[in-house]
Amino acid sequence: MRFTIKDVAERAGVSPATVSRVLNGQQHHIRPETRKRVLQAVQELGYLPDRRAQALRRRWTGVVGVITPDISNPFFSLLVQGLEHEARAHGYSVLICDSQNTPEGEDHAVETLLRERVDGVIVTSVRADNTKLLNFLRKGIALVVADRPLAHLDVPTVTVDSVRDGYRLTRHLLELGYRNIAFIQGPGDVATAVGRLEGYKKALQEWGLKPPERGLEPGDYTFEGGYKAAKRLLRRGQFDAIIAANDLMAIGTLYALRERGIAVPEEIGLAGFDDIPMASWVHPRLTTIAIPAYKIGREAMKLLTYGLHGKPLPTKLKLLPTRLIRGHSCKAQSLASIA
Amino acid sequence: MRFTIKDVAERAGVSPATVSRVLNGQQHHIRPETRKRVLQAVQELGYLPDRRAQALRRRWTGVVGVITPDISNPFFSLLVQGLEHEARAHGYSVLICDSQNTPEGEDHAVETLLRERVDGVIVTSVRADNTKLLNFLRKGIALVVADRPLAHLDVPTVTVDSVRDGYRLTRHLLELGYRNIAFIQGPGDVATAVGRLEGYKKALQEWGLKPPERGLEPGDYTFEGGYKAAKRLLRRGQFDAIIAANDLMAIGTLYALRERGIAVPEEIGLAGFDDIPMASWVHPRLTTIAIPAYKIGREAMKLLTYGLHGKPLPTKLKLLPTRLIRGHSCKAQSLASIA
DNA sequence: ACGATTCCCGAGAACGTTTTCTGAAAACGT
DNA sequence: ACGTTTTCAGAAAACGTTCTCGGGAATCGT
Repeated sequence: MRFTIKDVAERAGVSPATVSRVLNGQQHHIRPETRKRVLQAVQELGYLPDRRAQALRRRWTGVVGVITPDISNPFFSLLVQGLEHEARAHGYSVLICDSQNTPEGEDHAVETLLRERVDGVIVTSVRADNTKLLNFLRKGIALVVADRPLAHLDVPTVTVDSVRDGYRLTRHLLELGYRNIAFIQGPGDVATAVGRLEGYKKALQEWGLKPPERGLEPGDYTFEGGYKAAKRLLRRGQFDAIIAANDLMAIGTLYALRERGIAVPEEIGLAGFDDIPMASWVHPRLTTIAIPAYKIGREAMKLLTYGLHGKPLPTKLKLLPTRLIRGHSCKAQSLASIA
Repeated sequence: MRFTIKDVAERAGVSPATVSRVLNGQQHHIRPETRKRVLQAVQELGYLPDRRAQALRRRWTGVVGVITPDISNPFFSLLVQGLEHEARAHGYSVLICDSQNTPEGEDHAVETLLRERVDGVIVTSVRADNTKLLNFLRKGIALVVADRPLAHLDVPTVTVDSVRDGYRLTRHLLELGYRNIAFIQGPGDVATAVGRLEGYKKALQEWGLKPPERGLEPGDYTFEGGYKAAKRLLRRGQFDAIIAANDLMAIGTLYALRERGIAVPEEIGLAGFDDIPMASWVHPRLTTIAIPAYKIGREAMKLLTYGLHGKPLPTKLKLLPTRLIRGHSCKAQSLASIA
């Protein structure tokens, strides 16, 4: 019950070549009567060409690979969705590889995609740099980096300005009157996490402040990590606000605060980054910087298509705009408490 | 810079057949010295076999397809993750197709997977039945249904007993003293949604009750849908509890209630199904039935591997156990209010 | 009516693997 | 020392497509 182009040809009384021509619908001249017979045979047998054989003969697969740290993370699933929609619009399928937030997983993904001979790859790496990715370029496979810029790698990149975001959010809190702002960091080797921290420090500096004593906690971008980091923070000191390097950790923090019976924003302010859907579901609505995950995916894919068609890239580094969301998890501090 | 097996063979001074033999490591006898030369050449060139060519020649691809309604839905992303881990353990890769909750998307996915000549497919359909899925069986492609059983289709299935779940949750609320329980339904043609509703009705009946007047609202399993359905409910009547057919809608409902300043569980009880991660992040912690999404994915994949290896299936229908999570979104009603 | 185009379509060679078949060389048994 | 088995490795035929040739038939211009 597995039909090949030969079966179709036989049934239509033509050669395989003709079937191929009809199906690939070049403007090759085909007699209408022949075309009809072929299409009928295709229909009757329910024939669908074998993509693998096609890919072997033409020199491309029509597949782009995606390496993502964690597809169950709402930020990345949105990013992937954006990218997928764009890919489909260009006639490409998407092969998703979840690196499970580990370098080994990422290496495995790279290998898989090389084996599959994908035409292009969009990667959000778990590392600060990954020289294995160079293999794609070496083999002439288009590569675009999404969300997390890579060091030491001159590759087209779509992301946001994390330093600016960190700066802007921190400044917002400072303007509200917060002066004792703790920060829960993201993974140390992830560019967005590093940038946000840097922006935070920059803003404080501008106000003549420094990160509070014991006010910097390492984190890992997960809900669980945020929860634990918040507990460590609470054990150690007094802060009037906490910024988490992403919303997932901010929500984890919210959970920890609630456990302690600490009211947000009355007793402590809270903010994050990303504006994942949940950020607007929790109570109070999270103050955050909206990162356009869906758009990042879409733009990355757009950029990739240039590479796929051998066209020159319109830009090497695309920074998308972000938005400050003034939620209810921060509020203006009274002058008394500032003093 | 794209090497083939011929390049490797040449460099090692052997034939392509030998390279293939070394790499596929059958117990075929190969002189250690030859093997070493081949491996060295492979190493030096960074050669990775072309999966497409391999798939063409051997009669299988080593790829299983997944059709999922919405990968950005935490329930499904968990399910897919479980399935992916199991697949990898068996040496299979996973090709994910997001049907975007539409029948067209699903049809497209079916076609894609047929073209890709995947060895097997795991599907969670957006429809009550889908005869196109029969094409897989017709072409000798193993098929397993996950989470949502399909009508009129005799295919191995891994899911939970939704009627029992609906019954159990409703009964729990009844035992707490709720008597006026509204229900926000899931998509009308999805088996889990139908089952949960049925269980709900069954429990009410057992208590000599009926669904309250205007207490049944259609929904679509999304946060947004739950939010809107809840608003409609609140406009129409008075209820002492609301059950949503899944957690996402329950959280949407929570949001609507909060907007109205209605306290949960003091003024109204709330419950859902699934126990997605967020269910334990919201406040109050949701009362729900925990559906083991990850395990469903894993078991579905396990079942599929039997089909892939032509082994007889140990079971046609695998019902996984679920757990009632007594959250804080429901509480015992005072006798006064019962009366 | 006849050469020159144009239109259609089939033969057959790729694409990069695996696998069967075959045969030479080496190891073994007596 | 001789036949028999075993070990090793190459030649070549697949797998299902696409695509380049080339050639026969139809159409055109004159």
